Order: sequence, then structure tokens, then C-alpha cells
Amino acid sequence: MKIDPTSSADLSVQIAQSIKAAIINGDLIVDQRLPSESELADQFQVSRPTVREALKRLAAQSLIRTQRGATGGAFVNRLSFEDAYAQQVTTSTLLLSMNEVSFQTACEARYALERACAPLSVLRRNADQLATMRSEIFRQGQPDLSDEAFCASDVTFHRALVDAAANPVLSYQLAGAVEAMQPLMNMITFSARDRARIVALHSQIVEAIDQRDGTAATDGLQALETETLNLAQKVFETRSAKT
Amino acid sequence: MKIDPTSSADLSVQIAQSIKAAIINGDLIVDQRLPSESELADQFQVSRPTVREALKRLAAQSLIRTQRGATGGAFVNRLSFEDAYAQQVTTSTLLLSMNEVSFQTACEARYALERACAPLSVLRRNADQLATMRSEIFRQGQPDLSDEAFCASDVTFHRALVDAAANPVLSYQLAGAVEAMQPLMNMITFSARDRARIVALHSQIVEAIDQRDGTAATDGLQALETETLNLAQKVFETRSAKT
DNA sequence: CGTTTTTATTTGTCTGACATTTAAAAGTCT
DNA sequence: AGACTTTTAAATGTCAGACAAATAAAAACG
Repeated sequence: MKIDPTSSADLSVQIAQSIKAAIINGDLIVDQRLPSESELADQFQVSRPTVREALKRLAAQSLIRTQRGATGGAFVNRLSFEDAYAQQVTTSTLLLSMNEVSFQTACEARYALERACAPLSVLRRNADQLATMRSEIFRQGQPDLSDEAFCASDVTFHRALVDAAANPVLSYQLAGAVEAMQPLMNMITFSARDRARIVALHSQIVEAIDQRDGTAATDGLQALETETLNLAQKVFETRSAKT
Repeated sequence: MKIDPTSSADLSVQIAQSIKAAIINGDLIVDQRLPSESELADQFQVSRPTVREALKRLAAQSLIRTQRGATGGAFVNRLSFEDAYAQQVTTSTLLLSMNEVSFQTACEARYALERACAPLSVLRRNADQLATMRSEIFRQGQPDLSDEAFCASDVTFHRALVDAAANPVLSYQLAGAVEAMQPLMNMITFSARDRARIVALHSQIVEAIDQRDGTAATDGLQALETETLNLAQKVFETRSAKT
């Protein structure tokens, strides 16, 4: 682990990169303790605050965790699926909100990915996931549900659909795509008739998955994408007509 | 933006969370300048090093960028697709390497996602992307190519396939799935016959995309998944037989 | 008016110190 | 001897103040 003092980059950045490379490269393995901050400061020939800033950078990426006390220190962190989910969701959300990604583009990506899950979900779904989907459908049918709660329920429904594929890598990849859409969906107001159509499609999808009918599930998702796009277009037309 | 001094969490973590929430919430917009470190230290009633550690955490997530000098400071950063790609790739890579994800699971997720792209790629592919895929196929046919270079070319091929869908959100989501597989693929040694089969499937896929035949493209990807799994199984059997 | 120099501001880094947490070691009582 | 309590040492967390370096605006100068 070396750094280049002649480089223009900040020292703390270089140190963070150096340690990160060691982790990715396998020189530092999970749960291994890094040298103490003072020792790292000596090794890299910098002061302790500089080392600390580097460690904070790594901690922000869940690459290390720190522990205080006598046997404390910085440890290489096992990146859990939960950590990765969370990162994925915030990154995706910011990406969409900051880059003027059209609703259409985001929607297309999301449903393309979900359709990729469907054949696996059909094969592997368990009773829990079917029950979750059905109970969310029931909730979505309640007339006094707010639009926001409706969207939240929608997210839960689709997460169950994705988790039914029983592939944690897929679930991780899709967490962002599904949850990042929520702020965009929240801009839509759903009429009772809109909701009824969506609930009907949800029912169709869950029955297809129950019956292990992959084609019907995919078709249902396709119809849901079309429906969602139509709804969004209606909203945007109304909005532009007002201005 | 407030923090809770009675909380057990570290101050720098709380400050980072507070600023992060302000960005996600829209209170701080892209390119807006944050108060200087000294001002933030006053506002949060902490010392400057503590503020700095908080800012480094945010910088590590590409949420802010810093600039030195008279008009410098910390600015809310527009999270670019490039930044997000890079984060996605390293997160996915670490996730796979640290969690004993089976080759099968990773492979299944990757090809499921790629098949989701195929129908869109068929519709939107341009000449550049077809040319890239064909030139990578040519390279993969060179007998003196190392296994590592073969895998790298494979990644380039598949990225072109994904980019052909012309959906940046999809490309971002898939960057991780495709590139994170590379270290796993690198464990495989490809015989000349293995390579020939893969190249043949790649050719089939690119022709299908050229001909706008979505079904053939999907079938080709399915066959490639099967082929890849067979190869991996062969490697693992050989390896366990040796021990 | 254009160029150069100065200056003020801000981040980057250093030094040294103290506070807090934590587990192990030492001590004490039964 | 064993269980409980106290002490201690090591590590991170935080603070204060200082200087270095970069940078753009302001001032000085030709």
C-alpha cells in the first residue's frame, strides 16, 4: 500500500484508494483489522486526521466499519446485501431526480427488468410471497387509501414479485429500479377507475404466478407498463395544459 | 438541518446524514454551494475536523464535490451516470466476492437482465454498436488471445449489447451485473472448442439483433447462459476432483 | 486598458491534546 | 479458588489552533 506524494490528488483520496484496492484485490480480507490510525499515519507518512478522512470515505461506502475501545479499530466489512440494497436505492433515486430522466425511460427500464424476473418468480414463488402480493392487492382496493400509500403498497407488491425469483443478486439489482420510481409515481394522482385497472392487472399477475404461467405474468407486466405510461402521459398533458 | 447531541451516533455521521437528507429532499439543489466548513462547524456546534469528516463521507458517495480557493467550497454534485456506473460496478463486484454467491446465481441474474434488454436492443441498435460487437467477435476468434483478454472482450461485447437498448437507466443497472461477473469468469480456462462455441453464439446474437429478430436474440442469450453454466460446472468438477 | 501583484477566502494538512469507549488485566471479597 | 469489582491501556471520537496551498477577486502598475 503506497501513495504518490507528487500526485496532485488529495492525500486522503489516495490513501482511501490504496486501501480500497487492497480490499478489492484480496490483500485485506473480510473482518481483518486494519492498522490503527496512528500506525497508518506512520505508514503513509501523513497525520492522523488525514488518515481519518480516508477511513471515513471508506466507511461511507460500507467497505470498513470502525469500533471504539481497546480491541477496536477499523475492520474490513462484509458488504451485506442489505447495505448494497440501501446504496442502490439512494443512488438510483438521486440519479433519476438529478438527471432529468424521462418517466418513460425509467418506466421502461423498470418493467423490462421485472419481466426478466417473471419466469423465475413463476418457478420459485412461495406461499409467503403470494400472500404478500394478495394482501397488498386488497389494500390497494380500499377506497380511502391515499395516493402515497397506494404507491407504497405498489412498491411492496413489486418487491415481493422480484423476491419471488429467489435470486438475491436479481433482488439487489432491482431494488433500485423499483424503489427509485416511487417519487416519480407519487406525482401521479390515481382516480378510482385508474386504481381499479391497476388492481385488476395486479390480480392477473399474481394469479399467473400462482398458476405458474410465465407468459401470462409477462403479459400482465407488459399491460401494466402500458397502463402506467398512459397514466403518466395524462398527468403531464394536464399539467402542460395548465401552464 | 439539525443534529441530536444526545444521540449515540457519531457526530460526523449525523451531520453527513443531515446534509444528505437535505440533498435528497431537495432543500439543496445541484451545484448549490454549501456553507464553508467553518460556518458549518458553527451551525452544527462542532469543530471543523468533524465537519470535514462528514463532508468526506458525502464526497465518497459523489454527493458533493469540493473546490479549493477563494470561491471554493463544497457543492452539491450532479450524480452523473458515469459516477453511478462506477459505484455500481465496485459494489456489485464486492457483493459477489464477499458473499459466496454461487456462480449459478450470478450467472442467472446476469442473463435474465440481458434478456430483458434484448427486445429493446433489437429495436434501437445502431451501426456503431453492431460494429463493436462484430469486432469483439473477431478478436475472440484470435487463437493467441489470453483467457483474461477473452473475458474482457466478452464484457465489451455484452456492454455494447446492453447499450444498444438506448436506455441509460438500463445500462446503469446492468453495468454491475455484467462487469461484476468478470472476476468469476476469469477463473475459467477456455479451450479452443469452448471459445468456438461462444463465438458462434455471439455471432448468432449479433445477427439476430441486426435482423431485428428479438426471439432469436433471446434464444441466443439463453443458449449462452446454458453454455456458460456448463463450462463453469466443468471447471468446478475438475477442481473438486483434484482435492 | 491590459498586465501584474496583492489580498482575502477556502480547503488541505499538521500538531497536540483531551474525551469516550471498550476489553483485558489487576485487585478484592466471599 | 471463584466471582465480582476496579483499574488500566489502547483505540477511536472530538476539539483547538495553526500553517500551507490554491484560487479568484481586487488593487496596483505600466
